Amino acid sequence: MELSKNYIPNETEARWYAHWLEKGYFNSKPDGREPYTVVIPPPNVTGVLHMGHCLNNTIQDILIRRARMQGKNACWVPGTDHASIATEAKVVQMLREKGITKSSLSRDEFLKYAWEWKDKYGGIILQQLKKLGCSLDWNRVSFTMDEEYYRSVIRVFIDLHRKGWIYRGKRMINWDVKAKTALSDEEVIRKETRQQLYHLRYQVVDSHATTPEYVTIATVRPETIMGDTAVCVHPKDERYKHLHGKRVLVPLINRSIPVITDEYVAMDFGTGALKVTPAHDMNDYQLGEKHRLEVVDIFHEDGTLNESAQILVGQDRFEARKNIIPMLEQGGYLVKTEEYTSEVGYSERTDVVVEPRLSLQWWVSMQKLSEPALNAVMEDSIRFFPPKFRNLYRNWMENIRDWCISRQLTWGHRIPAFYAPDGSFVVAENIDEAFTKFQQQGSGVRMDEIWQDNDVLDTWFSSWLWPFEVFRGYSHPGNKEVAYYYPTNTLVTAPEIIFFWVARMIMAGYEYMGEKPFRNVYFTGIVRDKLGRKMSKSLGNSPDLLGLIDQYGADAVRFGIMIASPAGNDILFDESSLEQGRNFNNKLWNALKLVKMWEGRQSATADTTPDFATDWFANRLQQAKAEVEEMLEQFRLNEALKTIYSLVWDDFCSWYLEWIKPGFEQPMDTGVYRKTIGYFEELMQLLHPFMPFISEEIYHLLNDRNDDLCVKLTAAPTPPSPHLLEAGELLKQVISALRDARNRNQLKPKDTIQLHVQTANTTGFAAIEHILAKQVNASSVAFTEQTIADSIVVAVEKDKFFIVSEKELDTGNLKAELLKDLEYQQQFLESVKKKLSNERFVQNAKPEVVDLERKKQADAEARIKTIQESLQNLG
RNA sequence: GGGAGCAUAGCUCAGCUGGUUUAGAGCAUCUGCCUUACAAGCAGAGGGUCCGCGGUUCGAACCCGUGUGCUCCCA
Repeated sequence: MELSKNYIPNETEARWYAHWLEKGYFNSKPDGREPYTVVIPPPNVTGVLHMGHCLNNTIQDILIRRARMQGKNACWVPGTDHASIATEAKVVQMLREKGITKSSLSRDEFLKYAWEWKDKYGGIILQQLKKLGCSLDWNRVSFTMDEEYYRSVIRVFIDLHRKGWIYRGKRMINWDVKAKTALSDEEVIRKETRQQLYHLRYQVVDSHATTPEYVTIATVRPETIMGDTAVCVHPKDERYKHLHGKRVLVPLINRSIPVITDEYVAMDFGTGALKVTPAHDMNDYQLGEKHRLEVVDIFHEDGTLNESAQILVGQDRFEARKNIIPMLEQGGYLVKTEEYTSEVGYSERTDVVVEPRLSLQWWVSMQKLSEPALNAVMEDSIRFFPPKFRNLYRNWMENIRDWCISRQLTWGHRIPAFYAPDGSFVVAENIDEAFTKFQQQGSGVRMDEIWQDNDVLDTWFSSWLWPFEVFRGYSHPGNKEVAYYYPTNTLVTAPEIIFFWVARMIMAGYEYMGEKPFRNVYFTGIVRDKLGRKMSKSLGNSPDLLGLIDQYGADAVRFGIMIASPAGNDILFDESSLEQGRNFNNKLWNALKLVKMWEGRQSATADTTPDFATDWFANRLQQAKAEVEEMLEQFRLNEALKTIYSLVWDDFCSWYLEWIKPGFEQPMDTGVYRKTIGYFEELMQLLHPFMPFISEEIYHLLNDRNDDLCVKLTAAPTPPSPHLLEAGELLKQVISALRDARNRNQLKPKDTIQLHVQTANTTGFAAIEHILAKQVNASSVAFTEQTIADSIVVAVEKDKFFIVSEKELDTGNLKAELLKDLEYQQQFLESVKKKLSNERFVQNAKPEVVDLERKKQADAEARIKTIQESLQNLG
């Protein structure tokens, strides 16, 4: 069979993924084996695959594939969340394109469109994960608005309300006065806006003063002064110290408000005095809470002024701003006006200026829920990787705030609260139950008067149930599946949602399952572009992932993203790492070609004398396997991949294959050949979780077989022989040193040399003589007990090598090199001697450490001697 | 304002329990090679004030304090 010049991934990848699916390798059912469970962090149903998903899902796939190859029952559950904000925005946009406004639709009509949209476009991302090679159990796709899941979310709400942990309370929200809806922070677009900063003076209330005194504040929103309930100054501001405890009058309406002090005020901004309008500014609201200020709301929901404003009632906020200025001017309150540019929030949907507004919202009290969740992480019952996130988690959990769970949207789980015309409400699963509850309370409300809350729940209020509800753990408590798969093993996610999601899943897990949702949490980094900017749609710096997979192959993409990705550190993504992945594919492919070339050139019988190269590689492989194993246990995935990469590229390709390569047109020893195939297989097995496609392909090309690498069980590594490993390292070192010497002396690769070896270990060198000769292009290798004249001398540890060549040697250059080395060695010896002459070191340090230093000394002394001899030899 | 983290080669980062570290890898750079698997390659090389200062220790890139710079999260 002819193998192509380079590896061509596309066809191979599609073929193997289809094969794995057909064999049902990814499907899991509870059985007698140990489970290994991962639930996917449900991607947003509107999402398309981006670099973050790529990293996150590659990691999960590595863990799952490894577990599968370890003989565990690996189960990776796919799914999506309904993403109320993002999806609703998409649906509204789609309707707009059809000329339909959301407000013209009933709730049910809108939801019908939303479901249509979801069925058509939702979950594209799941298909894309197949391209990446993700071994998800496709029989288990879940969605946070599946019928049963939906009901569970509602029941959890009811349960928490019954426990008294859900309540209604006021909160400042972003209000769109045109759409008459609340906006999430993500839907608010901040724009630099030119404004006027008005300096207004408020008269100080002081019955004793002969002339009126004023305090001047600066504001860009003069139309809100009627909502002012305090003026705030910095406690240390000397200019205003005399005003502490006094009151001032709001211009035009003459309401008396207190002067308060708070360090929040920036003394150097404006006049250093701040008007406080708790109903209409986020910061002022907090200040108001802190100082228990009155809240005066002066706006209707459409942004016009209401009766509380007393003046300009019925005017729009911007109209009022225009109109209040002459009034202030006339009254002598306007001190000056200056140009001012600052960021103002605009609605993403309607482009009107967002109005901060107080609104009644639903909240979850976090006190009781957070306690076991904090302990679980602090006591390492749930382990974080990297552990540095424990601090962050603790800090947040210890200062936890209540969770606002209502969203002024339609797409999502509708809040199960039912209201009577008198404003009273009950929480119930449906209207019939609600009616019954009203009756039980003795309310005379009629069924047709009851209405359900129009808002939906925060998407996280459904996804916090994810780790158990994908197994119906809440809807069917104690069922066989949840009993088997829960708690799950590892959650892989981004640190940015540690509070939104991770913490809350832990809370829900303990509250509803009485058990943690997962044992380990692996935090990935944030994928940034080369310049360190977060990848985002608006910046357009997120590469087209499917395009990259087409171009480089999924294995190369997986490699590229993993090799650059230490746990919990952000990664700066650069396409050059994909090139590295693609090159690695090619390296593997070419090694395969070389090995396949030998297939037909095998010797009739196998040579039974021990072969150094095969013995060494067998041991090197076991050593690396153990290292990889340990790194994976510690979630150091990128280091594990680096280890495999260098094992394949350096040890296998650059050293081993070169060592066993027969001479031109020579036969290949059949025993060596078979061992080599075996090693190659093991390498592919080790690599498989990281690069599943090419490893499976090569596994099948190495030999005809009926099994698949994907589900082949990995044997545990056996302890390697330290002696052989050392001998291998020595050989590499000698070859490199001799090649370096050749290079430095301008010997061309084709120029042959005669090599003389001076060593105490002649038997050791006899075993590797043929390798050595081949690797340094020596026509002969001889042992010697004397120094060889007119040669290049190379010392490696205690052995000396003399290179004799036909070419004229540049002795001046050689001498300079030797002198440089001599100086270095002498300095090194000095530092070691100094250490050893320090009595306290010899007394306090561990004996091994002291021995080590003694060995360093001996080696350095031997080397110095060799160098001095070499110098003499050069004359 | 509160919290967390980071600072090591030109770039991106490893360096785990302080002692095989006079500090490693990949990329980039330089030199020599189209050597029959691979130029998307091979063989080599150069490159460092481990952010500054102080301390602990026989010994510090690593621990402690402090300063500087940067990043993120919460408000």
